[in-house]
Amino acid sequence: MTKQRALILEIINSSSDHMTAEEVYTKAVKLMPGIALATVYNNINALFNSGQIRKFVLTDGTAHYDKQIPHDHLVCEKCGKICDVCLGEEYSDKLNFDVLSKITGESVTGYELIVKFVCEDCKKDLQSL
Amino acid sequence: MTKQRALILEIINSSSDHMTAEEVYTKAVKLMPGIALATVYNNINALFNSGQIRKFVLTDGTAHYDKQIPHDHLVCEKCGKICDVCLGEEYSDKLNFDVLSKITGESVTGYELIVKFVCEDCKKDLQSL
DNA sequence: GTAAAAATTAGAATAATTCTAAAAAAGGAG
DNA sequence: CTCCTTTTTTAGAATTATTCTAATTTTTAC
Repeated sequence: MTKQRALILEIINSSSDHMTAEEVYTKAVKLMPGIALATVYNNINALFNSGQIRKFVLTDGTAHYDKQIPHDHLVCEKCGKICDVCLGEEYSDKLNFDVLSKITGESVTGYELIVKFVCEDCKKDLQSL
Repeated sequence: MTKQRALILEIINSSSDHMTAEEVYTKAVKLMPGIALATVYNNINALFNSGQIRKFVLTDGTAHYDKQIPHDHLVCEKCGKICDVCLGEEYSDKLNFDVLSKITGESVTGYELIVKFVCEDCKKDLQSL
């Protein structure tokens, strides 16, 4: 484990944002000046491929990285804001690997749920028109 | 509605594939030689923004377009193959706008569920190692 | 039929990501 | 610890998907 990889994992694990690769790089440079953008990409890929971080890509094409703790995402349709949502607590009996495996008849290894909504700010903006 | 847009909508609606923009373009050129790639992108975006087609982006960065009929997707973790799956039939009472709105406390306008699995072919490949 | 608005085209431009090759760092065996 | 091998990092070039631009054509509305 190189110190660059440890840093990048720590940045992603200790943030509640949903950073893009550029945003991870911006944080990394502050803590380790001289780190290369390619190193951030290399490590993000390595961490994702080994299951240590999560990745999801919005329909606007932006890739976001996130710590590996089960939770889902709300994405505002208007402004693109991303919020965490823990469907798990009330919902884990309905949406989980076993249930999905049973329904699909396949070996389900994971899932990614993105819920689209209109956030409060955007709702206000629409009303004031 | 231009004939280019009608063609692109027809290509997406009549396919059960999950085409990329390039793949839509390849099909479009055969039916309308001379159509520009930019036209395919323009129309895909217009159709997506007006809710006439669906878009989803895999973690490998590839954007795929699909007809607007409610269904979810299975994506093979090993080979990337995409299959349709109708969770709706047995599952629509568990996963729908109303349920998601109630749990999240937000105005839910849609959702995208991608279920990761290992397809039969890749399971065989793993066994034969 | 005509005028205004919108869409198409070809190619240039952009931006995110990957590739390349050389240098540096990490890890393992003795 | 030291040597050797493997992996990682780095800087910059290359690639690729997508968007932009400006001129032309088509569509729409009256």
